[in-house]
Amino acid sequence: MDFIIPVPEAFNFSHCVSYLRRSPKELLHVFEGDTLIKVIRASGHSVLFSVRYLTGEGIRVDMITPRKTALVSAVEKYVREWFDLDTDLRPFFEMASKDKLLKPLAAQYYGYRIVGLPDLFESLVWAVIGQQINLGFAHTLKQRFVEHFGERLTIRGATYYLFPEPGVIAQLHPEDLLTLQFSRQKSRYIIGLARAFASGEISREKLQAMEPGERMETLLSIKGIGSWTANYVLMRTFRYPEAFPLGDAGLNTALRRLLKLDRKPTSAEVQRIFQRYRGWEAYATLYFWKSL
DNA sequence: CGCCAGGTTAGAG
DNA sequence: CTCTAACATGGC
Repeated sequence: MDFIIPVPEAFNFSHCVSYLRRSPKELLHVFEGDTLIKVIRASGHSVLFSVRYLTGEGIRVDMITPRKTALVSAVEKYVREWFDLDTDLRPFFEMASKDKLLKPLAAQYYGYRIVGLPDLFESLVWAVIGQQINLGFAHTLKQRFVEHFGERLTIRGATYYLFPEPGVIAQLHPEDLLTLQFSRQKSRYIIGLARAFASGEISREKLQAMEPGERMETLLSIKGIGSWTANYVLMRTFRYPEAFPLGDAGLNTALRRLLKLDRKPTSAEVQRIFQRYRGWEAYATLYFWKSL
């Protein structure tokens, strides 16, 4: 059972996939050659599917198991969000082609899009894990977290993981995560997040229904979620093109190199540069990250 | 050993 | 409101 999702203008599957290949520690999807395989939860099922790119046609999705027609729309919706298929990036590239800093990046990585994180709990936890540590270590922590607490499926001899459920993490004590080398602070934040999701206090659906201002306020009211994390999540989960993780270490490093500074740029300098990307800050950030 | 890494918080001024 | 120490640990 398979179907094809047409892709929009200014879309490059390979560039998006290279992002998904950036860590060998990633357990939440698997590559078999050029085919990408993943499990998601939909309507109470663990749904295993694969995607690959067919030149001139689009993204081909194969339902592996269960092969139920009723689950097709959930998988299609997931893939659309995952690969950012519903954003018209033509205005961004038009703007980037006239910008000294972005032009070479936009040309080299044309069609690269923000790989989404449709699951809000996963998105928040991943952002918290990534706070203040290098990305390699962040991937190590996530790997341990998923291995220890995520649901595991074995199909035809291969193992696939789901991101841990809030209900499972909500029952942990900080010590359980300290053992995995999470800091006490991260442990508290993550368990707190899990409890808020498990109790229903926070959910993607609730935040989705809010006005942008209230959504931002709600995110910032959560312990462990500051401005950087809130913007990261608005970028990857809620797809705000104007989300802007100001202060991001990677963005600072990228700008430092591109501007040939002998120090990291100040927050004021970054803000001044980004004035010209107004409305597209998330994508400008994405391309600066890509330059690393 | 020192400093930085996809920061946030609580407390002081 | 702004500034700062503390938080923990890997990697260079």
